[in-house]
Amino acid sequence: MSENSPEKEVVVKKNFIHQIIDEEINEGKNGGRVHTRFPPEPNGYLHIGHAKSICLNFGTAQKYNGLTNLRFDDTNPSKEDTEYVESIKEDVRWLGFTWDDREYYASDYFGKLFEFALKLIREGKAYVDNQDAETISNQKGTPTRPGIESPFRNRTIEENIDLFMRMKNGEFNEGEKVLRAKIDMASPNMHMRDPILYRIIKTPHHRTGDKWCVYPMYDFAHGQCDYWEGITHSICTLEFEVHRPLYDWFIDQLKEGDYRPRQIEFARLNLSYTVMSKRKLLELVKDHHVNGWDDPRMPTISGLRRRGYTPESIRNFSERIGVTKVDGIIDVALLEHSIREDLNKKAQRVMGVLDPLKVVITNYAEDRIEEMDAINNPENPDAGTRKVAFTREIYIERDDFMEYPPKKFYRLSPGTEVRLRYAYFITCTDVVKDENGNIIELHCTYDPASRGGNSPDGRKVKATLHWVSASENVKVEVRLYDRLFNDEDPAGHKDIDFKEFMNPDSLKILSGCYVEKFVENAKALDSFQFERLGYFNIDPDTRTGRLVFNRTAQLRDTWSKLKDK
RNA sequence: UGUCCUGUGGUGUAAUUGGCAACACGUCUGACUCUGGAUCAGAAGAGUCCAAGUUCGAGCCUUGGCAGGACAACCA
Repeated sequence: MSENSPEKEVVVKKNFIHQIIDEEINEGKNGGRVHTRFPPEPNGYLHIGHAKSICLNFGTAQKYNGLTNLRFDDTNPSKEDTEYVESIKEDVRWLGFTWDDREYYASDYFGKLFEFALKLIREGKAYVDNQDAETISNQKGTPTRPGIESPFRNRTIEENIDLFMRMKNGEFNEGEKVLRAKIDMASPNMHMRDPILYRIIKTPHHRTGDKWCVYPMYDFAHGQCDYWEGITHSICTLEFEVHRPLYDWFIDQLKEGDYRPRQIEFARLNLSYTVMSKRKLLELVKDHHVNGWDDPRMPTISGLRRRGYTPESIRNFSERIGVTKVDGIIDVALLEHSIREDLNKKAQRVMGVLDPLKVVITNYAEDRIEEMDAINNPENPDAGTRKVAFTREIYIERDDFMEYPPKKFYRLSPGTEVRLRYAYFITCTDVVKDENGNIIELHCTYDPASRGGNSPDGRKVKATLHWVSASENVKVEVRLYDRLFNDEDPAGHKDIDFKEFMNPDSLKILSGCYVEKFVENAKALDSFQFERLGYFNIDPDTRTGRLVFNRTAQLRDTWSKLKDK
């Protein structure tokens, strides 16, 4: 942002991680270097919670003139795929961050990790266990009861090396043998009770193919990768807090100089009226409750992008919510505020009618077409003006008219005068109904002297309505989105499935909407403000001759609040 | 009957490291306006989980409680 920019910067408050870093820099730890990493597993699409982590990791490095690596945590071939690698890279880039050539994969380190495991075996700190998963699990004890040692715990080093090599060579089946660290089966921390280091998986890996059939566990890979990459701050979410002693144990076995990476945990993002776990999002996709990972109702980055959210709005949002160790739920209203704030500054204004009601201006010539001047963006004078065609027959929004208006309604009703934005004052003279009493059209008269929207006699009107010419327009489809769930915390109910709270009206498709011709050549993802309604962008589903708009967010609407009282 | 983490307005974060609770969103007024938008001005809303203690003074320190969360995958 340039120095002379009048725009408000979101105030960056110092979070607890930055405080830790400041202290470390004072102590001269790691030479004052800051190097972070964003480490997704390529087994699904990124969501707004990941965006928080991305902004934290890349943002922290930027703040301290450090670097951030992109590292794929691909230690489990049975869950991962290159499709996800590509979508993750696209999303991180779209958010505005770059990792230059520092794109790493845990699988890059399979060789070094194997050597490290061998070293632990030689030092008597790891052993091969023949027992099956259930037996090992039973021996592990419970959080309140210590575990018992495996009968294979004290094999000789030679035997362990031999067995581990044979595991690697594919001589055993999945589940037959694992490599475990020899730490402490009585530790109060479950993760220190001889954790599994390697397991046998015979599914081909998306990068290394069938070169390997033994794969390191997360705990045995993550910290070591951090170490080898020179990461100084390994920022992860709260559930890894209890893994930290193990993270440090491995680093102790590996460490040679003074440098050491530090794991710091923060609270993951929870948003009201949505779910955030990959498992639940996957369920919504698989069971067709939504139309894919990039459904505009999804909290995925691809969904938000398609919905019309901008990278800036998501970055501002991430900054605003802060970083702490307190588990909470952020109000989606804050996310919505972030996108409105951004689009208000940037979006091209346009008039569009979603629920059209025809208005005939009886004293306006039939063949006449006038080009009215309209402002493209009142927040940005440089955006200039455009022409909007005005004709005898136009459409207005159906709920901008009421035959019997309540007290505070000051839009159109029989006998009242309103302004058509950028056009004329009109007065309603007749309400035309069908045989069932439904209003099918309105007859109005216009005041020719009010051209442009002001009357020379200084007469005031209380309302300004948006409108679209009935002949000079583009007919479009508009998709209205609402929250996916009606409950603030759909996943927070013990005995009720989160899907019970799904909002049946989260998607409404309107096919008979009219927008001024200006949008005719808009491209996918272009954003507009439909005046008085909200922000809408072009959905990628759009094909030539058939524009499809997504509603990104509604404008704040004082009338709808009054109406409900 | 364990270990670790966390408790500040409705929500999310702050509080110069002990000096009398601030900011944002939301809510409610009012002004202005050719968007009932934006903008501007203002208001309400917490006495910081509880209790005791140290201190002239505690959201920050001490002790003891209470509440919530994480941990028992050959997932990450």
